[in-house]
Amino acid sequence: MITDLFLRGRGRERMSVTDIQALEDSVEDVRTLGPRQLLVERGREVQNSTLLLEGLMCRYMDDREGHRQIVAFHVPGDFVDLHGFTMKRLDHDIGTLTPVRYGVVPHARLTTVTESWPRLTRLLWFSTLLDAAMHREWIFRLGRLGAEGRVAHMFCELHARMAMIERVTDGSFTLPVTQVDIAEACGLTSVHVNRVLRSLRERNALTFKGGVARILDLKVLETLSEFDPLYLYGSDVELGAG
Amino acid sequence: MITDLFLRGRGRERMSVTDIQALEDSVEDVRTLGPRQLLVERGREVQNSTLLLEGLMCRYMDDREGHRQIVAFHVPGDFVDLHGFTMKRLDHDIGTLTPVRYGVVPHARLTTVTESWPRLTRLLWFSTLLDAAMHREWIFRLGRLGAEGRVAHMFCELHARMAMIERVTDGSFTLPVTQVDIAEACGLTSVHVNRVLRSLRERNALTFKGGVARILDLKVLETLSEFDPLYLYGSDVELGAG
DNA sequence: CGTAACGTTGAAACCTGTCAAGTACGGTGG
DNA sequence: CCACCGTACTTGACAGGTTTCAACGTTACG
Repeated sequence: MITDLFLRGRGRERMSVTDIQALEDSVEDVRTLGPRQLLVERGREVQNSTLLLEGLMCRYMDDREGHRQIVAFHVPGDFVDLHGFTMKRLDHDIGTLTPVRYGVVPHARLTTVTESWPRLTRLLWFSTLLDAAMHREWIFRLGRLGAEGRVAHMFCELHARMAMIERVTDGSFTLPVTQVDIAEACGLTSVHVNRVLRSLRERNALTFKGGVARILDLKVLETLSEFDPLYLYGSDVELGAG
Repeated sequence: MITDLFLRGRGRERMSVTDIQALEDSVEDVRTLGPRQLLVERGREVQNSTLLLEGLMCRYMDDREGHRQIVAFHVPGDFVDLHGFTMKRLDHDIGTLTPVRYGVVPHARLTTVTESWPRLTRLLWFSTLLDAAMHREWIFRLGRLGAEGRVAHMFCELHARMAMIERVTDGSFTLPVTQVDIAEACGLTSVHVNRVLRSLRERNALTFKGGVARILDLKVLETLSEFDPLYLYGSDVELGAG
C-alpha cells in the first residue's frame, strides 16, 4: 500500500483497518520530482499536503543574504506538510534533496477525515507533533551543543529514523546530502563540518562518504551529542492517543 | 470567560459560539502555581493539558551538566501542553517563570471534542502547530543569527505575542525574566546577554530593566533579527482551517 | 543592615568563521 | 580513451565573536 510507511515504528499499529483505508483513500495522486527542487514556497497558499513515499526532502528558511537554515529533514513515510492543512500558508520553503516520489493529499479529503475518523485525525495530529518534538531537539542541539555534538546529533536522529523504516543495514544508510547541507542544518559552515566529520572519523565513530553514512560507534555519537531517542516516540516507547 | 484569550489575535473569530462553549466546558478546574515551579516533568505520563490564563511559563530541556535550554515561552491564552494529549508523555519539562493561573483540561474531554467538534479539533490542532512554527523560527534564530540578532528576535516575538493579547502599552510590556533566562533561551551565556542588552540600549532599540521590556525602535530590532511575523499567523494574515 | 540573587565589567582563552588555495571525483565531449 | 570542467571536498592560517573566569556593583527583601 502507498501509505505503508506512515508512522512506521511510531505506533502505526494503533491504526485500524478502516483508518488505514481512509488514509489510503485520501491520497489523490502519486507524483515524482527531481532533486533540489522547490515543492512548496513560503507564503504560497496550499491546497494539498504531501506524503513522502521515496527520497529525501527538507524544510528550510533563508536569511537575508540567502543563507539557508534547514529546519527539518524528511524521510519516506513522513507527512511533509500536513501542517499546511490547518495553517493554509507555510512559513518556510519545502524542497527535495534527492529525486522523490510522493502522494498528493487534498485538504478537502483531510477535512472529511476530521469529520468522520476521529482516531485517524488524532494520529495525523500526532504525526505533526512529532515534527514539533524534533524541532525542539534541534533547538537544543543548536543552543547547547558544540559543532561535534550537533553533527553527531543529526546523524543519531537520522540513523534512528532510518532504522524505523528499515533503511539501515549493518549500521549504514544512504544519506545523499552534501557537507553544505549538513552545515545548513547544523548552523555551521561547510568548512567546519568537514573538520568535524574528519574528527568523528578519527574517533572511529562515524564515516560519511559519497552519500553513505556508516555508524561505527553509536555510543560515542550518543555521548557526544547527548542523544536520547525519547523525543522520536518510537514504538518501543509507550505512546498515547490510541 | 476563562478561555477568552485562546487564539486571540490568531483567528479566534473562526470559533463558533458552540465551539467556544465546548472549549469552555473542557476546562475542569482552575489552579494556581508559584514562580519557578515544575508543572510537568519530562517523560511523566500526563492526563491533562494546561491552558495558561495568567503569568509566564516555559518549556525547556537540560543538558548533561544541567544547563537549561528554553525551547518555548508561553503567555496567557496559550495551550501549554496540548501536545500531551496525543503524545501522552512529553519530551521536555514545563515550568513556571512567574506565579500563574491555569485551566486544567482532562484528555478525556479532549477526546470527546475530537469526536463531536471537528472544527474545534482543527483549531486546537492549529494551535499546536503555531508552537511548531515558533520552534522553527527559533531554529533559524539559533542557527543563522549572532547574539544581537537572537536577543532582538526573542523580543520581537514576545512583543508581537503580547500585543495580540493586549499586554503592550506604549511599546512596553512586562516580561519578568532574568538575563539568565534570556541566555538559556538564546543559546548564550548570561554575561554575553548582558553585553548585548547594553548594545541594544545604546542603539536606542530596546531597554530591559526590572522585568519590563520597552521597545524603542522596532524597526531596528526587526532588521537586526531579520524578524518577519508571518510565522506567528496573526489575524492580519489570512488563515486556513476555518 | 546584612544577605543573596541578579547585573555589570574586564581580560584572556577558545571555538568557529573567513579567506584562500588546492585536491578528488564524476560526467561530458572530442 | 583522455582532456576538460564543474562540483564537492580538504586543508591551513588568521580573524573575530563568544565563553570563561574573576571581581565588583546593585537591588530587593527579611
